[in-house]
Amino acid sequence: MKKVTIRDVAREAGVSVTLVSFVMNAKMGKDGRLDCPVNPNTAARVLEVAKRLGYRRNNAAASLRSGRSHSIAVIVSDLANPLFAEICRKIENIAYKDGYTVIFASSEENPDKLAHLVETMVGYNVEGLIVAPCLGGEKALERATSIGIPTVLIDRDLPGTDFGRVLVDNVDAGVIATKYLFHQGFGKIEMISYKLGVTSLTDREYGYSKAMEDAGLKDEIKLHRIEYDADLAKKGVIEIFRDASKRGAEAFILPTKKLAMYGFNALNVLGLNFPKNFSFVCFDESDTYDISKPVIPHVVQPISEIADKAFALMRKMIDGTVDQEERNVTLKAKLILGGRFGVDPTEAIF
Amino acid sequence: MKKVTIRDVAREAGVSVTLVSFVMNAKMGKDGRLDCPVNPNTAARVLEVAKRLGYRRNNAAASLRSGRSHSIAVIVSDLANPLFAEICRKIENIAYKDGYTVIFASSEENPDKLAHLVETMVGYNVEGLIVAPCLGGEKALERATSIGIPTVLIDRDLPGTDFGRVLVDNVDAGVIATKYLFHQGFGKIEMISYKLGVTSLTDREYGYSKAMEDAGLKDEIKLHRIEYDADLAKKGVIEIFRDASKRGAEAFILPTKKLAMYGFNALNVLGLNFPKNFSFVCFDESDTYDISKPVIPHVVQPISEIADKAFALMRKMIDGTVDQEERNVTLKAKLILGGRFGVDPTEAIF
DNA sequence: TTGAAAGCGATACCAC
DNA sequence: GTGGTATCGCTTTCAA
Repeated sequence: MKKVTIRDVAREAGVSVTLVSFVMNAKMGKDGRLDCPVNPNTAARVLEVAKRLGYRRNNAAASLRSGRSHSIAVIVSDLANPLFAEICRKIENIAYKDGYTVIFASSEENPDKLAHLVETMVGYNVEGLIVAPCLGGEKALERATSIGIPTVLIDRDLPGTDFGRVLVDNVDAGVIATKYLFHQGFGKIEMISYKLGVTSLTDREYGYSKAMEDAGLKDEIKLHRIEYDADLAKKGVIEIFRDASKRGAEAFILPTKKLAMYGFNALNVLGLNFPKNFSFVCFDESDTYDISKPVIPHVVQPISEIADKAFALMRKMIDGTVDQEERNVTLKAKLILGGRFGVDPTEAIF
Repeated sequence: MKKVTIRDVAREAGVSVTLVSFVMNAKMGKDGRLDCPVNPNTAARVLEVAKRLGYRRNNAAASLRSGRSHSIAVIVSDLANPLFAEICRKIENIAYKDGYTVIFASSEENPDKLAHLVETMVGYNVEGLIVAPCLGGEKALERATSIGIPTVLIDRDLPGTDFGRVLVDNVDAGVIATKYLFHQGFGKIEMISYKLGVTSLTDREYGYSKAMEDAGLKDEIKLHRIEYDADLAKKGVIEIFRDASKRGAEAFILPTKKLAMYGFNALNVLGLNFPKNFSFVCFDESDTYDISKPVIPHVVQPISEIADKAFALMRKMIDGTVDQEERNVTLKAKLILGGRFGVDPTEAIF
């Protein structure tokens, strides 16, 4: 309950507060000795006293004086989205090892909430920001930049901005999904997407359209854009599937996990069956993909790599040691054919 | 880039820093006026200047001086576990509205990491802790308590400790699952659990055993405990299922989502089928449960309520306005029979 | 209503 | 190697 300060330690150890500060901040050198300009014996005594008294650094004070907080913020649209949850966990892990504390938050696809969150994070003196931005988030984030807080975009791009980015080539992801269906012999391929307008989706849409066009199937392109709201989306997919057989649709690309679930639901509701009535290529990861028979082909993002590169880039930006070209990282998505369970996953056939 | 301090605002507005501090900390009264001992005109002027200059409070300084941080920490075993991700998101949301910042972290079922995390959080002056503890986490958490940081346990209990708790009645959950299978006419019911030893699981195990015993099926109790490691667990379930038909097993209780997935995988690998070969009652939520035909009965926890009550309890503990009896909240799990998709969920039949 | 001044606990700078 | 001391930006008495 009592607070032990650096002064208490100094008094008890018979040294100055300066020395205590030095010792408490010294990193372990590789020789097992502290690398700081302090007599090893003195250092040992300070360490011993600090431990005995139960000294703990007051980060608020350190942060106030030094201007550094050793914390970063990660803002995604929804912490409970498994994709983001996974990324967050990875980032937290990496950051932790690097001595950084991470503050997470969800913007809920709301630019106003994003702006508010950025203000909060700025108030917390975070040293960097990793953000999966919602539509219209430019302004909120530029505020952070203007204050000198480096920002790295993940998952979605904000075109025309100068943030760091670690993105997945979603155009390519759309192409891969479409081409796989070509390989399966399908031509009447449709895609169901949201009206959301985030680049992760619009790029997948573009990849689909492009692949169709390149295959001479421009007239077969059918891109449905439904509402993001869960209930409306669910109904929307049912509507789309209802008449799909009539118009000869053979396969659907469902570019998010949720859309895939709405797809399976629609099958159930309409008494249809995968793969008898329609074939699918889905996105992200889901137990359902793996457990289905046959296993559902799906395009996944390199989650670990996203987390790694995003944190590394942000660190470099904080340290100011980043080249312009390093600021734009693009990773490739992969088509997964085998399930995670039972059989070993087979990677993309391209 | 420049930092605007309370002093700059004071100078520019021609008032003292005290007044600026008052104004910046004033809450809006219900009459739309700021409730602070400041002349409304002065306040308005200060507000205007603060906005014009782009003033932002330095939390480190405020926290150092006031001793309050307006932040809390949530530590779960795995941020990417959907159950925890959902809880975290809810807590973050509630806390945010209440002016609290949340720091999340994963203990990875490791008491040493938990201890380290607690130290970190203490260093950040968090005002409270919400923790889903791993086995052996008592000591780490008692450290927080000894420093005066209120701690609330969720999901798992640490028996014999004096923390606040918001738990689910997992014994009851185990009973419900078992009884439902009785209703279906099954008696040869087995359960597959982990060797982990966390109370959420051991309580479910006890509920199962108790229900079996009460039904006069004591001799039919078959409780398998497998390794937590994913590969070993996967193989373990396959082994258990392999000979299950021979020994007449009719149904399995799979008390976590992951165990359920291993179950479905084992069915696939062995060429078995739900519900032809075995019936299941699973736990938590999964798209797979809803999309399966028939829909898989599963026991869910009241996630929103857990988040609500945990935060509320922690707040009360921070404020010191909590009765002893309020410190132990127990919520009920529910059996879900209908799927989330298509059909409306039917609640427990008990 | 308003303001002066005393810290909160660390770090950074400069002397020794 | 070591120590004195001036801050960092804010909240908080206490007086006026």
